[in-house]
Amino acid sequence: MRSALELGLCALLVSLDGDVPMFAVLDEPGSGRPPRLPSDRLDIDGDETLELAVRRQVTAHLGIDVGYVEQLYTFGDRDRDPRTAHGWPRVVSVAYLGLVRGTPTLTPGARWAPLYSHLPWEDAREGVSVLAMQAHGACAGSGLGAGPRSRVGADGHGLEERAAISFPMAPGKWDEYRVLERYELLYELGLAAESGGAGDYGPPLALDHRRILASGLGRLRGKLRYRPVVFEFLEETFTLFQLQRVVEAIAGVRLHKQNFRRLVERGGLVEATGGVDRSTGGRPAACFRFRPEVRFERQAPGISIPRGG
Amino acid sequence: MRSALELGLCALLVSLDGDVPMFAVLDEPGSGRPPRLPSDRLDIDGDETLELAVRRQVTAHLGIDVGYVEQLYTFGDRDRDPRTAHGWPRVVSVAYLGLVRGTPTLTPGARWAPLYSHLPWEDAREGVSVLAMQAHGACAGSGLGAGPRSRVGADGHGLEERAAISFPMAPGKWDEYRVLERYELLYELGLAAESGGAGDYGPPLALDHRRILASGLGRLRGKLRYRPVVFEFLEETFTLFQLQRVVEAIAGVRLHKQNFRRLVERGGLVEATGGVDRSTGGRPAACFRFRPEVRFERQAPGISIPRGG
DNA sequence: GAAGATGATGCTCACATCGAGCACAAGGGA
DNA sequence: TCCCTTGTGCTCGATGTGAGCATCATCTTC
Repeated sequence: MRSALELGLCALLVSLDGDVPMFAVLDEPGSGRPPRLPSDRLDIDGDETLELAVRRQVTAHLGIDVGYVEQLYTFGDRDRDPRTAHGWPRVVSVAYLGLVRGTPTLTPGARWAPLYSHLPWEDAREGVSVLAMQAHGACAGSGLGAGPRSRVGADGHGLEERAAISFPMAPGKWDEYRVLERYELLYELGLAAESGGAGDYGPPLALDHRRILASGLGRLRGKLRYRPVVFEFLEETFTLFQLQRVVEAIAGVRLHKQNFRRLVERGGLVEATGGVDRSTGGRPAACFRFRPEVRFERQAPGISIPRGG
Repeated sequence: MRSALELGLCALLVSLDGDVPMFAVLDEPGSGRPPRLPSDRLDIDGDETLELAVRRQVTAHLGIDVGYVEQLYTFGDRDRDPRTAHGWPRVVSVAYLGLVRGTPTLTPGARWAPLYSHLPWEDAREGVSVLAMQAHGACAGSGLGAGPRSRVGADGHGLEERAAISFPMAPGKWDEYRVLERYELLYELGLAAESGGAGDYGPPLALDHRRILASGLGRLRGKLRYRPVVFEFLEETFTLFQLQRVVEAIAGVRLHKQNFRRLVERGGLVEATGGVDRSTGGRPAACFRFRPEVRFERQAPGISIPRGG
């Protein structure tokens, strides 16, 4: 019997509800299965490009159009779908990241889920989470350290050493970009629900979709630095503090208000509209809009992240 | 008739011959076709993961083993292989980047080709090349500027504006990371041989393989910053100037010797072996070796690139 | 053996960037 | 009015970066 191959496309759509990052999932009520990312097969004849295929599928599955889209990663492990071992075709999936403004209503069966509920250790806005501390400890205490019994990761590091980088104990050492590394470490340690973990490291998603979620969050955080992606989440005009809240939500880190302000203004990313927003509580805030021209003036028109609250 | 799908894997193997970056190509002598990157189908039953599939293929096609491997991008446009329009299966290719130390002998039919011969404008070690200047000029003079007739890229920019970022005229503004952007700009302008160009912008490769080459070079340059990938190209021990030559070769830019030295030593990336190399001509150079432990000490154990010669 | 060439190495200086904090401005509510 | 809240401007020191001068240790040449 000749095995079959299928090319899947998988969409991670991220949006923002206030300062809560969300992503679109599909439920299968009553099945007891975890939620999954919207995904479907490539239409070999119809879909001109992979990106267009994703856009088509998003419209079909969720009933919305998506603006910014970029390719994330292609997942093709033979055992990524357990059914493949039982005669199902092997599914290679190309994952895409898309950004959506606001949280528009989705087709029934689909909903926006809070992103950090599935990656709870990634939200370090109120300080590096207890979970992250536990993860560090679980590593060191797992007896899987640098000794001869230790399992060794792709880089040839012991788990304990990898934990020291991924889940640093020293305050201020938290690296918000190592999202995928952290998830994979938890997975290998058997702490993630997908790998048999009973600990409270967040509810699982179907198949390897939580890995895709981690990839996407890492990519998005990295992208902040050198592309003006934040504005995909914001309205036409906004206050600098709203902008800051969005960056903080994505980066999962608190920022220093005055420095953030300095950075954004110096970079020429935004220009004042002249209007003010009185709904802030204290002194009215000046309104700004994004300046598309920055892209021709600066090499990295993103928001490099000034640490500290 | 139901159309068929094929999953291809494509390997971009980069190595270094002295200070000349090379990559592995396969020739089809007598066919008149341009050289191509080693690529092959996924073995649906045999290949456990995509990465292992690439390793298997590299061994089969080139007769060598490869150390560092990472996924680059997945190419799936319907028209990427012109044969698809004539009944051939649609081929979606996952491209991988691999790094090889030295230039080991390859299987007959394969050879190492100088990377910059196919992307000549990317080697700015002797100053930003005349080609890059021409490219800038070709854009501005193409009548495809910001006017109503202008074609518009993915970001919504006119070609002229994109040229200003990709091929900057101001000295010191050259951004060595925008490799892919530059190639795509030349492609869209019809200057690349693949898009009908007669200008001397380097010989083409098969299909979209030059795009893959550009992706890979861009990724490699980016990776230098935050991962110690340079050492994949170096012997066990080396002098700091040899290290610098390797970084320069990849980045395509000349560096300031003393600052490079300061950076590498301060970063703790290397440690002195105590030995010296007398073959340099002048004062003997101290020999160094890579310190694998940096990965646990520094967040970004790479070589950020200090400009200027 | 001395002079000069060549490349390695150490150091300084000006300047930009960044983290952190003080102080004040401009509004609202008690 | 006082006080609380948020926005905004500015300063200061620590650190990083681009650029250049000076010296050192070897080889080559005269």
